[in-house]
Parts: sequence; C-alpha cells; structure tokens
Amino acid sequence: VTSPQGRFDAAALLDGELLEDTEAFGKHLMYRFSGERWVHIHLGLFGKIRTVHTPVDTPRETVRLRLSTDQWFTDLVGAPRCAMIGPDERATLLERLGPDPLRPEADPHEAWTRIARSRQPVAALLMNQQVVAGVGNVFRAEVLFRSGLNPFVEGRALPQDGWNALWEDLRRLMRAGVRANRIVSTRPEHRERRRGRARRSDATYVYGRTDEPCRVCGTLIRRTDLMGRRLYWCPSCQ
DNA sequence: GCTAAATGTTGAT
DNA sequence: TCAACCTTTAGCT
Repeated sequence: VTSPQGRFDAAALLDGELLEDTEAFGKHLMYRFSGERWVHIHLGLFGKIRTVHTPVDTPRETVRLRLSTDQWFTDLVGAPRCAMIGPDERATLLERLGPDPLRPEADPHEAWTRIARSRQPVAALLMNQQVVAGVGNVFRAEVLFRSGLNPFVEGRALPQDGWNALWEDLRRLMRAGVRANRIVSTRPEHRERRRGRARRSDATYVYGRTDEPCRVCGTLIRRTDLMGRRLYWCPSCQ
C-alpha cells in the first residue's frame, strides 16, 4: 500500500497487511483490511480506479493510493474521499444510506416510507442517497423514462406499485451495468445501428440527448437544472 | 495552450 | 442555492 501523491496518510499503516475483502454500498467503496480497518473510497464525479497486471509502471503524481502485489497493481486517482476508517465510522456511514438496488438484502420499502410522505419531485428523491443508494444522474434519467414517469411528480403522489416497478427496473438496469461495465438503458429495438455496430450514443433514451428526437415518439428531449444537476426527459413519453 | 464539462458531495450562506 | 473540491479529456484557439 503506497500513496505516490502522499495524501493517503494510512498507507504506511496498511502496507503489508492482509486485504480481506472488498465491499460496495451505493457509491461508497471499501477495502477491508485485517484488524477491522477499512479504506473508504468515494469516486465523486471523476475519481477512477485502474487495475493493471504487472510489470509495474511508475505511478503518476496524482495517484492517491496504489495497491500492489506480485501479479497486479491498482491505482486510485481523483477521488474526493479516500481514508482509513474503523467499525464505528463505517456503521455511521451505512446508517445514512438508503437501500442499494444492487444488494440482495436491500428493502425497497425503506425507501418507500420516505418517498410516500415527501413533496419533493421523484427526480430529486432518486438522487438522494439517503432514500436510495447508488442511483446517479444517468440511472435517474433513464429509469424515469423507462417507467414513463414525469420527473416532477411529487413523491407523495407516486402510487406504491409505481415505486415497486421503478425499483425492479433499477435493479435490472444497475445489474446489467455491472455486467457490461457500462450503462446501457435502451432496448435493442430502440438502438440505431450502422453496419450492425452499436454506437456509444445508442446507450441512453434521454441522458445527454438534449434537443435530439425521442427514440420512441420523436419529441425533442428536454433538459433543465434541478437542484444543481442536469435533468433530462421526454415531455411526451413522461 | 486554454477552457469547459463530466455518472458527486459537502459545507457555508 | 452556491461555491469548492478532486482530475482528465474534448474541443477549441
């Protein structure tokens, strides 16, 4: 365990210790080391983890954390959070997170109790990590489109079966994302194809498609700012 | 070579 | 509601 950039203080403490497990809760990633010690990582907007097989290269100056063995090394760059924590800090962190659709034990009803009494728009609730953990701007936009939901509907106006369907689709989309290592929201019949090759821009229905025609109805996709984040939607389908 | 933008969160106002 | 923060890259000149 090293910190070429020098800003991960605990590197010396963990160097040579056993890495026992890795975990993810929503967007929070953890390396568990022996002795109830975790490295807590949040990638924020532009953090990246790159794992490479040896031969080891010289790390860039910006590498906050490097883990290396004889066979491989992995570099963390650009993350706003990378710190060693103990069981108490970890527990506090997890208490503040809503259910994560990727975790088998997650209970969507926990989210529902908050949604059902909120006057916030469902688009804002989906991005709130205390309500649902792991959903970001792309999944929010796409899952709302796929459910045909207006993003501005208040949480308390959302029917419970509507929420359950949304949750199931989130699980499906997020699991597919893990499998493919990228987000693909469009169903095959809605992907434009050129010479049989899928294009990168085929992956979403609404995210990043401002003023482009909706893949389903042709209406121009709209974009607005909601609580400091860009929100995309089809005013006709949703 | 410069600037803006990007799948996010926090803390101050 | 807004700025600050972390870094890289695309799109300009």
